[in-house]
Amino acid sequence: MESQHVSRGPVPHGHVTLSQVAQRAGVSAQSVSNALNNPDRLAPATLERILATVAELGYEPNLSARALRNRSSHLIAFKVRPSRPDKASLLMDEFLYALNRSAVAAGYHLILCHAEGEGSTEEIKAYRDLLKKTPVDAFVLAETHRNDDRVAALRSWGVPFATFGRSWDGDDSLAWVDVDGRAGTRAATEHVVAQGHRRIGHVGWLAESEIGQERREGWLEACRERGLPTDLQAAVADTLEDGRQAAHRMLDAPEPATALVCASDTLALGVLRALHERGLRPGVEVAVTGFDDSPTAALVSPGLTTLRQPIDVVGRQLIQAVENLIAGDPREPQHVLLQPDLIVRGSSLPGPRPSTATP
Amino acid sequence: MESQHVSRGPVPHGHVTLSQVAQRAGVSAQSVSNALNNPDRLAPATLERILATVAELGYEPNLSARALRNRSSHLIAFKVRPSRPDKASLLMDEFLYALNRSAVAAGYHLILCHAEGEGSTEEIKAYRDLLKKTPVDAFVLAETHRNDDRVAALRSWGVPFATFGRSWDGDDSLAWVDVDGRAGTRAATEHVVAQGHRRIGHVGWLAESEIGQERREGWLEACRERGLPTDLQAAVADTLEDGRQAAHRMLDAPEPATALVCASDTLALGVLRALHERGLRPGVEVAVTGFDDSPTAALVSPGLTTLRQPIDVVGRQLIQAVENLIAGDPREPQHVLLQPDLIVRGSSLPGPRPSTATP
DNA sequence: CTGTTAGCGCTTTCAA
DNA sequence: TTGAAAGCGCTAACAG
Repeated sequence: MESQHVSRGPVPHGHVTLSQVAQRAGVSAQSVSNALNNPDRLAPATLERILATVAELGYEPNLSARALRNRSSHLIAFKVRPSRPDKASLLMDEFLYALNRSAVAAGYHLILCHAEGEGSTEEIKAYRDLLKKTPVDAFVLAETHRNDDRVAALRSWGVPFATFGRSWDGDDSLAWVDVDGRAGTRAATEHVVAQGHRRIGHVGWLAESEIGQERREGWLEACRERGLPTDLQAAVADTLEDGRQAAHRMLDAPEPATALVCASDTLALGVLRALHERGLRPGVEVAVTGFDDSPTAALVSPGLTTLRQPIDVVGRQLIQAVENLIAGDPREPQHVLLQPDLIVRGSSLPGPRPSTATP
Repeated sequence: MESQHVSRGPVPHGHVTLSQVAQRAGVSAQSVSNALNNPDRLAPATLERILATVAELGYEPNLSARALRNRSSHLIAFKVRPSRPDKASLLMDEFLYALNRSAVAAGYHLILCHAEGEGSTEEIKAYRDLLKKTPVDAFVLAETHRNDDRVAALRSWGVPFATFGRSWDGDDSLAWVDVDGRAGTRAATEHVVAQGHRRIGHVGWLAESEIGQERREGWLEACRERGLPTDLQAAVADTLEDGRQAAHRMLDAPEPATALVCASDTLALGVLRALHERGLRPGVEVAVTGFDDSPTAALVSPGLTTLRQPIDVVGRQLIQAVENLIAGDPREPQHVLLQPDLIVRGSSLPGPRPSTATP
């Protein structure tokens, strides 16, 4: 195979063009183009011959030329953000891999954006600059929030995009994929109830976080339904230290918590640190659960019970969503709410610590 | 600013082209192009006027057109790999951010590659397919090893590339950036020696790993120089479970280890689990050090002493290296060996546990 | 120092 | 059903 390089001098990267294929197949360039983009316009025999030649020469359409002509680069843009050192990796790693895998499977490539700092102004500027330079087919946004400027900007430019994070403004025209934090926290709460806990605290995020509120409500509902007290709760920033301090408060309460359901692995790890400082054994004296199944959760001892987001499905659905948008699918944009999986590890189990690690 | 949209109907993404700038500035398209690419060919006055117009209209050159013309896309390709769940995030997250930031600063964009599985055959195919579709300016490879097929392939295609990971074949024509694992492990060993330890084991990677060998040698040298025994060593795969088992072995030895220097955070976390199982306190009874400063290291209790790779510098240097290559810099390709920083946390300190978290 | 010409590889007209 | 012409936006090579 790959027999085209026959004494023609240094062919860079084996550049094969449409017209070379055409020449070889004895047809016009246009027919080759049609074979690839509008196969039904060709006679079956011609089509077959052209396709064979395409395969023989290993031809791949030049993206730049296509982009120039079609104003479509087959590129999907995504902004990577700095991983904060004090946080359990919010699975960006995994997410990016999943997103890219699906993008490539759909014939796209991921192009990365950069914006300094946290503000959306910088990010929007980065998007705009990129759009000026190249006709990006779609954007994928992560971590949406209420009144998200980025959503407004992209919409005003008419660029297709989908978000990892639901529309918090009740905006049905947004294509989004999200994970059900409420159901997840509820599952975690029910799990510790099943372990016999009745005094269950919640270490959650600040009230301005929509995600945090969702997760808090899952805990609230589960407790209320069972007539359990809900007075032990904290609304703090997502740092280890905040989790640690919240835990100390709830363990210093007149009627201390025996289980702490947290809004994130980071907070849960702070709780574990507090337990460590007090000489309390996770799972045995105090059950702890996190959220995200960050790599850390499986690596601490004992392992941290947490909620795993089906991140590969998220990636697939996001690509699916932008594909539909790009194709101009007239149907309502997709809204996909996925269920997280409760991963039970030692931090919430009173039983004897398993002597082998999680397989 | 941005006053160009004056009743001209729906201008998509504010498309401004070279000729529009030329028209507005009253010069030819070529002069605008020169203003941007060969400013010295223009009269200062003309240059200034053109640049002013460029700024006024917010013009950005179309990458596809440039790529088509120049065979240079201003794209740098990088393959993301799946993060393995049993590993402390190998800082890919951070690395990608750093690499992208530097790429963007240098006027490039990162485009992601995908290859299923671990084999380099798939990866090479992905590179090749990408090259057929678009004239990627350079590649960045991570995790090089001896006889790396990818290096051979890229070289045979004549594409510029740089690697995160040195040339293990003693190949001086390779541009690489790496972190000194030997010096790092040595620093960790010397640190535990300074804490009074004399019986120091090493939990390292299998012998086929060049990186692992480097790290092992740092420990070996430090011990030998001080006349300390080096009989406690393990060469295992990089998993939590392997680290755990190795730790148990070294603690079951007739003269058990009092300190364990590990080749990775993952292994160190396995060691911590073993200590946990035996009721030994990290730092107090047995000192433990890792390597990588993965997010997990700061989050476990006590914190894990480890070696931080200067990942932002790595990213910057890699981009620098490919920039030089792209520019056809005749000098020897860059070889950059960076020093990791020892981050001391509770896992190697016998002293009283600090009551507040690391700031 | 500045402008004209041509063409990178592709696909949307439109004609044959 | 197939082909010819034109042009997407840019820049290298040449004239002027």
